[in-house]
Amino acid sequence: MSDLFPKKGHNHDRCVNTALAQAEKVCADANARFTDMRRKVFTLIWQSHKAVTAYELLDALTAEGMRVQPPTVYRALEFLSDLGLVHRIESLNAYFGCDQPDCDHLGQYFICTQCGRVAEAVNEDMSKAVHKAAGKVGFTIQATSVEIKGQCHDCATH
Amino acid sequence: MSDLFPKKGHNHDRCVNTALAQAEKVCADANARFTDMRRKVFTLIWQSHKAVTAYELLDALTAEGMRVQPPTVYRALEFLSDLGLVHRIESLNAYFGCDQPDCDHLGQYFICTQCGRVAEAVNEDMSKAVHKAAGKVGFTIQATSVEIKGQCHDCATH
DNA sequence: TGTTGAAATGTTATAATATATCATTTTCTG
DNA sequence: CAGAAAATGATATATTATAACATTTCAACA
Repeated sequence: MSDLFPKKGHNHDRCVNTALAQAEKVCADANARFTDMRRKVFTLIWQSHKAVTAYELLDALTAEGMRVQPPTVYRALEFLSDLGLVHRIESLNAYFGCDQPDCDHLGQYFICTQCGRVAEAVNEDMSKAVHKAAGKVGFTIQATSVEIKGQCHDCATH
Repeated sequence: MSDLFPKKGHNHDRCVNTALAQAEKVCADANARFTDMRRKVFTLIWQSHKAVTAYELLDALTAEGMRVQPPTVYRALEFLSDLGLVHRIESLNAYFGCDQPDCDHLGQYFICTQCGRVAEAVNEDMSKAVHKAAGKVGFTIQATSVEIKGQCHDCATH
């Protein structure tokens, strides 16, 4: 069985550093400014592989002594979402960090309801099936969201 | 091209009556009470093929002179959702009536961003692809939501 | 290098969505 | 009919999100 969710005890600093490096590059390529606030929010999101809500981020920022209001957080989230650096999980009203921001294939999000972690996977077969179904009924796709809730392998076996 | 969204000018009373008959049956089979309030909310949802929010329903009930509070609407929605009579569109915080409540295959929702209508379709290929991907990574699926936004054929061609 | 205009953030207020809790009413069952 | 269970009413509040305007930052360029 292939891995999808990171192993317990993995080197998470590496995840964060990779994500930051990718984000730098994506922003540079897009001529977009990766400001302190945006970097801060991005880093907070990457503190775990779980999806976090805007108000959890707000609380985290406040806990660090920053006087931040909701719009600030939502703006950072919008910026990061627009560049594909984070994704919103509609069914959770929460956000998590994308580990393959360059990839624009139709993805799916696996959400573990037990540990809260989210993993993203590209699924060509699913993508094809969705586009085929859309084609059949003359539907022009603008955006697709596939959210799969259940138990990750770690949680199911421990 | 097959139809998915109902034609303009279709006999909508027929949609409503069919849906009501199906709902009666589903409730009876589940030994669940299709009370006046639940029927009212269900009927309101079926006033169109669009997804409607809880507060739009609340406003509609109020407009008819009923003194209804949010919990009443949310309770009716929960009841109807649990029985599969309506579905929640996570990305819209809105609900629409299911026209095939008996079917428990993994479905997908096409959401027209122009006319607001929602159509549900069963997609075996997509379902297989999702389950296959889950199996590969040892993920146990509890629930799946596939929301596809774009333009329906009517809106794209008129 | 100082000016300026656009972008980003700060600030205040409020809108929109959702649920917890307890009281009352209705319905079912014995 | 009594009592229990289910449904709804009512009140309050939690959670999520955005509108609108003020201020600050920063990069481009005269």
